[in-house]
Parts: sequence; structure tokens; C-alpha cells
Amino acid sequence: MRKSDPIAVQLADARKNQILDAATQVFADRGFHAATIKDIAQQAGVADGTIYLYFKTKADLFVGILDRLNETERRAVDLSAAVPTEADFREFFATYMRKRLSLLEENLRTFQAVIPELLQNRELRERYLTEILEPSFRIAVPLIGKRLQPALKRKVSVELAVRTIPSMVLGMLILRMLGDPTVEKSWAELPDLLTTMLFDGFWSQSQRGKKK
Amino acid sequence: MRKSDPIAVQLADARKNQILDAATQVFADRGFHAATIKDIAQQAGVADGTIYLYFKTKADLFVGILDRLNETERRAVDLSAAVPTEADFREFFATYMRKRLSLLEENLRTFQAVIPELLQNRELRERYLTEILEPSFRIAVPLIGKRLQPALKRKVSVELAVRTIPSMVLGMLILRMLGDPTVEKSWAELPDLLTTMLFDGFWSQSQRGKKK
Amino acid sequence: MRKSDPIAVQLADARKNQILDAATQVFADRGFHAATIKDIAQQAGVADGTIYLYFKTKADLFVGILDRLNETERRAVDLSAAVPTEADFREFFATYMRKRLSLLEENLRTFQAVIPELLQNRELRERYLTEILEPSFRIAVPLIGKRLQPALKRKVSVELAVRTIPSMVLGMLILRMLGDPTVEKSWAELPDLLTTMLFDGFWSQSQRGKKK
Amino acid sequence: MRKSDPIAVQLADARKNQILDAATQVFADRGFHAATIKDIAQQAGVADGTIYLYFKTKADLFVGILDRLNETERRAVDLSAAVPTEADFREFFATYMRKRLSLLEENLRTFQAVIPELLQNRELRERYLTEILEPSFRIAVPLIGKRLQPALKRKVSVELAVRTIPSMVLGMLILRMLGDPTVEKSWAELPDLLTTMLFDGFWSQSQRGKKK
DNA sequence: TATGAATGAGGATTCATTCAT
DNA sequence: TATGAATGAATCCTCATTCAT
Repeated sequence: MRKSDPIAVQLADARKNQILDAATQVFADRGFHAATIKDIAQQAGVADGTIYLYFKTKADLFVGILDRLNETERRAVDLSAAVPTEADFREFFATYMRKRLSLLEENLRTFQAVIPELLQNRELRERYLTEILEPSFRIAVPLIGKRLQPALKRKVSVELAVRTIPSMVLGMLILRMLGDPTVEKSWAELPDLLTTMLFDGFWSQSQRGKKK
Repeated sequence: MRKSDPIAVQLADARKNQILDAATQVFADRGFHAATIKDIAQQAGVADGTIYLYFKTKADLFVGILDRLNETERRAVDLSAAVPTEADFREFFATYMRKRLSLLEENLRTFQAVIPELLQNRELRERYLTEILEPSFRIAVPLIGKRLQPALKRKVSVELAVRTIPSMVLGMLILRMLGDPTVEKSWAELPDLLTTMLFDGFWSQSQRGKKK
Repeated sequence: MRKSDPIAVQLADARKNQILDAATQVFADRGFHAATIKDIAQQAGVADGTIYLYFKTKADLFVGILDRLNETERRAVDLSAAVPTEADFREFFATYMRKRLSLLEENLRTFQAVIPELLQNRELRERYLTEILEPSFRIAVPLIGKRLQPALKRKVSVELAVRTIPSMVLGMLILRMLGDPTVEKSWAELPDLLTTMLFDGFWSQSQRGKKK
Repeated sequence: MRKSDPIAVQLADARKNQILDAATQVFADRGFHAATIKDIAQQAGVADGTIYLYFKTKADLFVGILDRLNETERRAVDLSAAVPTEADFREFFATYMRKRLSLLEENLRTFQAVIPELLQNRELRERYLTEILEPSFRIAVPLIGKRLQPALKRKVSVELAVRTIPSMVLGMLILRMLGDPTVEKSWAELPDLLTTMLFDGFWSQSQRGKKK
């Protein structure tokens, strides 16, 4: 088969995805290391050897999952790349949160497969940091910096303040991955919760007034 | 040696801790599964077989780390069990955050060793959920519920709102575990950041007014 | 302590026997290879290291058991070394059987510890063959040869015929070691059974008459 | 390959037998515990891991040998199930002995592999006793009981008398396993020897007359 | 392409033996 | 002498990867 044969390419892509789906499933359930190629082959309904026709090593399977996730991300970002409307920033933020959180939810299994390994593998960690996190912080810092409330601005670096938002999302994701039923059940309410909290504060007035 | 010999017991405890320290280090670096007993033994400066004098299996090493963490937690909680002063709740909250975050920092390697495995192992996940998370939420819900700002209260369940705080902390912890240098450098500023943000809001006034 | 100190020697001998007793017990229960020095030390009520003060290796423990058995044997043989009285050979034989079988019974655990290893270890097998079996056959052949019934003599070599007797005893011992309750219960009747059978035949007359 | 594929099944069976042959050989030479998987794999001409495609554990290899032996036994029994002819019982007995002893000889290595372990393992011992020995005794007792010579019948239980025959065979087997060259060389003469001995007695007339 | 039997390197665990106390 | 903690070689078993079909 020539690589240019479009039908063959599509077939190969389909098979690749079938295998990545299986790998995602199994990695999410057992973790990268505990998962065996046999497990994945069974889940995918193919023979062990077949996997090696599409991925050179087990580690490549993991990279394949990461790549697919990045692809998803890229497509999603394209949509949300609408300019942060000055006029109604609150609405913009809420919309962004909705999109992001539903994207997370759709790819929950993938994150479950990917995050633990990310935390355990120095190389992956570094790649993720420089290739994903830092670029997105570079975009966010100016966007957020100028809208930060003064008291905060005085106290902490914008760099740190920016981290608050992804860290809240990440935190909720982790709680959900840990199996917290409340977070799972109320996932759809999170965008509103986070928006309100960030724009209007968390604690009741009386509590706030106490400050110095 | 009789079990009751106090010197022998102390020696055994010291050796056990020496091995747990090594295991924490190695698990944090490579993850539970990728870590080998040889790695751990080398790190601890003992022979492979010695580890098995103190822990029945590799999995027991992990449980040993969890147990030690719980113990640390227990001691810490005792200190912070001070009543949530009505008078200055903001200060109480800030203090609590300072304590909690510095506890996390002190045990960073331990969390790095423990969390990925927690995310990958269904049994551990469930144990953590029912034994640690749920009880602490049960304590937090009434404490926090009555102080929640009205707009939030209307919109989301207290149960969900409560999750915001640990999820922010957890999120920052994860960012730090991923190696984000900003979070690492500014860890000490987090309590203040989080307090201000929750009590005074995150976005500047102009942005808030825009609501609805 | 000087080797010549008689009290010290006696103490050492007692300790040695205590350890050999334990080893016999454990080897009989689990077999030589499955038995651990820890098992034996526990059974003997001493520390692991102590065993090595009396026996250089685990294999030496086994040899120690064999030696003690040979010693027992030697003492027993001395007693039964009475000349095979021509006059009442039947009684002589019955007596010999009684002695031999009760000797076996007294040392049942020892045999249980020793025989399986004897069957599995080429070197031990050869030593046993040349040092124990062949010498005793050399004694038995002339004794038995001249008393063998003519039909047998014509048919088979005396060498082979001689083997019948130890093989019957050995067979019963094995059945007993296998746990056959009948053999265990009726062990005391065996000398009479074997004597009658060898002197008077096993099958009833009518069956015998059928011959050719 | 589907399990129903007859060619694949045959291949798998052949491989299984090849491995069992090797295991029999090695267990017979060194005993179950001293034998290593490497030894067996080498003897079989396969890699270590291959063995585990056909047997779950080393212990399963042993059970596989036992099963094959039972199968051999079953096939042999079918043949010899001819009714014990009243007319010429002596001939029947001699034939039976010939068959049994040649069966033992053919499977000598297997017995050498199996018996020591049988003697060392309580569970196997008990299984062998209740599943093999006791059933065959239940068959033999009535058959032999009515043909036992009167003097014996008076003296000992039929149950015990019956044990004489297998114990003789077993004894000879053990002597052969110990490497006795006479028993090995003259194995073919044993059926005749045992038949004559049981039907005509062992000792010469003059010796027998001496009784009481 | 697809298969799955075969491979063998690698890792957890055991245990005979040593040695400092 | 006696102890038992420490050692590390040896072994069972797993599983990523290869390759003949």
C-alpha cells in the first residue's frame, strides 16, 4: 500500500484511533505501568502484535494519546479564540469556563490516563510545562493582569495570580478523578460557581468587612 | 530481641523511617510502578533483602508512606483544631491556609509519591475518598455554609462550594508538582492570595460591576 | 572452652541433638528444600545463627540426621547380631522382623525426613547404595541363599530374591509415610504377617494347586 | 487462533508434552524444589517464558505430570480389566504383575519425579491416598480376601494382607529408584519371582516345617 | 496487514549465610 | 556461645517486543 492511497490512510487512522481508545481506557483504569499490551489489545479487539504495526513502543501509545489530546485542544482553542470582549468580560469568562470544563469532561478518561503519568515522569513533566503550560500563561498574563483587583495586584505577582484559575479547574478535575460524587454530579454548575466566586467573592459581606 | 526491648524497637523504627524516606524519594521521582526495590534499597543505603525485614511487599511500602502521612496529618490537625473564631473569620481562614499550605510543602515529596498512585488505583481512591475527603467535607460544610455569600448560596449547593477551597489548594499543589517555578517560588504568598481572592474577589471593580 | 572439657562437650552434644531433632521434624513435615533455617531455629528454640555454630551448612544438618540414624542402626544391629540359629530359623526371622520394624517405627520421622531427599539426590543415593545397602546385601545373600525354596532358586538369582525382604519392609514404610491408616494401625502385626507369608505362602491351597 | 482450531490444539498439546517431558526429567534428577525453571526450559529447548504459556506456575507443571500419569494409568487399567479368571488365578496374577511392573518401568522417570514430592507434601499425600490408593484397595480386598490362605486369614486383617502386594512392588520400585543395579537388571524377572513367592512360599520346605 | 507463540531481560521476593554486638 | 539484623545471590514469574506464518 502506498502512503498516498487515501482509503488505506483512512483505514490506518481508524485502526490507530481504535487502539488509542483502548489504550486510553486501560491506562485510565490501571495506570500506564500496570497496563499491559495484552490488556490493550484485548480491549481493542486486536492481536498484541497488531499494536506494534501502528505504534513503535508502549511509550509511543502514551504519546499518541497526548497528541490526540493536543489536537482536540487545538480545535477547541480555535473556537474560543474570540477576542476577550472588553465590554462584558464577565460573560466572556463564564463562557470560556463553560467551554473549558465541558472539554475536560468530554476527555475525562484521557486525563485520567495522562495526568498520573505526567506527574511521575520528569521528562513528560518538563515537556508539558514548557510546551503547554508556559505558553498559555504567557497569553493569559497580560489578559488577566490588567483586570486584577488592586488589592491582589499589590500583594502578589500577576504571574502567581494567573495560576489561580487553572489551578481551581485542575483541582476540581482531580477531585472528580478521585471519584468525588458531588463534583461529578454538579460539574455543569462549576462555571457559574467559579465565575461568581471570582467576580463577587466567596464569603458573605459580614465576613469580608472584618478585614483590618 | 524481644519486641518489648525499647532500644531495639527504636532502632527498628529508625530503620523503617530510613527505608520509607528512600521509598518516598524514589516513588516521587519515578512513580510506584517504575520504582524498583533495588532503587529504593540503594537510596536507603541498605541491601534489597533488608527492606523485606521491615515491609512484607512493595505495596506495603506504599501503605507505610500513607500511614506516616496520616500520622503527620493527625498531629497537625490537633494543633489547628482551634475553634473557628467568629470574631475574625478572615484571620482564622488565613491562618488555616498558612498552616495547611506549609504542611503540604513540608511533605511535598510524599504527596508526589502518593497522589499519582491514588489516581490510578481504584481501591486506594475509594479508601481516600471515604476515609479522608468525605469526613473532612462533613466538618467543613456547616462551617462554611453559613458564611457563604448569598449569590453563591442561591446558585450552587453548599456541598459543591465547599470543594472550591481544597480544589484550589490541590490545584496549586499539582502545578507545583508539575514543576511550575512560579508556584514553587511564591508558595509562601499563596495563603494571602487565596484569602484576598475569596474575601475580596479576584477581578477589579470595573469588571465586577458588569454583572447581569 | 577446650574440646576436652567433658561438660562442655556434653552441652554441645545436647544442643546438637536439640537442633537435629528440630531439623528432623521440619524436614519430615516440609521436605529438605522447603524447610528454612528459620523454621528449624524456631522449632529448636534457638536463633538462626546458633545453628551455624554446630553445623556448617544446611546440608550438614541433613548429614547430621543421617549420621545419627546410622548410629542408631549400629547399636540396634549389635543386639540382633545373634547368629542365625539353624534350629529355628523361622523364629529367628520373625524376631529379626520385629526388631527391624519397631526400629523403623521409632524413627519414622527421621525416615520421613531422609528418604525423599535420598531419592532426589544422586550423590546421597550412591552413598546410601554403596555404604548401606550393598554391604547388608553381601551379608544377607549367603544367609538367605541356602534357605531359599528350590523353585525360586531355579528361577531367579539369589541376588534378586534377597531384595524381596527389604523391599517389602520398605514398601510398607512408604505406605505408612503416605498416611495409610491401616498400615499405621496394624504395624505391630506386620512381622507375623510377613513371616507367615514367606514361610507358608500367601494364597490358599486351592489356588496354589493350580500351578502347571 | 481459536481454541477450536484442531491443528493449533495439537500443536499446543505437543508443546505441552515436550515441556512435561523435560520437567519429568529434571524433577526426577534433582527433585521438584531443586529444579529450576531455567533447567526445565533448557531441557525442553524453549525459553523460560514459554513454559508459562502452558503452565501457570511451577507447581502446575507438577500437577501436569500427575495428570498425565493418571491418564496413562487409566488407559492401562482398561486393558487389564479382564475378569480375574477363577480357573487359573495364578496365571491371572502373574499376568497382572507383568503388566503392572512393565507399566512402572515405562514410567520410571515419572515416578522418580513424583514420589519424593508425594512423600513431602501433605496435601498431595492426602489426595493420593483418597483418590488412588483407597479406591484400588476397595477393589482388591474382596478379590484377594477369599483367596487368602487360612493361616494368614486367622492372623491378620484382610485389609492389611492386601497391602503386602503393592508394598512389595513399591519397595522394588524404590530400590530401583535408589539405583540398585540388581533390581534394574532383573526387573523382568520380578513378576515370576513375586508370583512364585506368594503361591509357593519363599523359604525351603525344611525351614517351613520348623514352625511351632 | 494481522496474528499470537516465542523470547528473554528485568524485577519482586526468599533464604542460606555472615558478623557485629 | 548466642543472637538476629543484614546481606545479596538465586529464582519464579511477567510482559514488552519480535517474527514466522
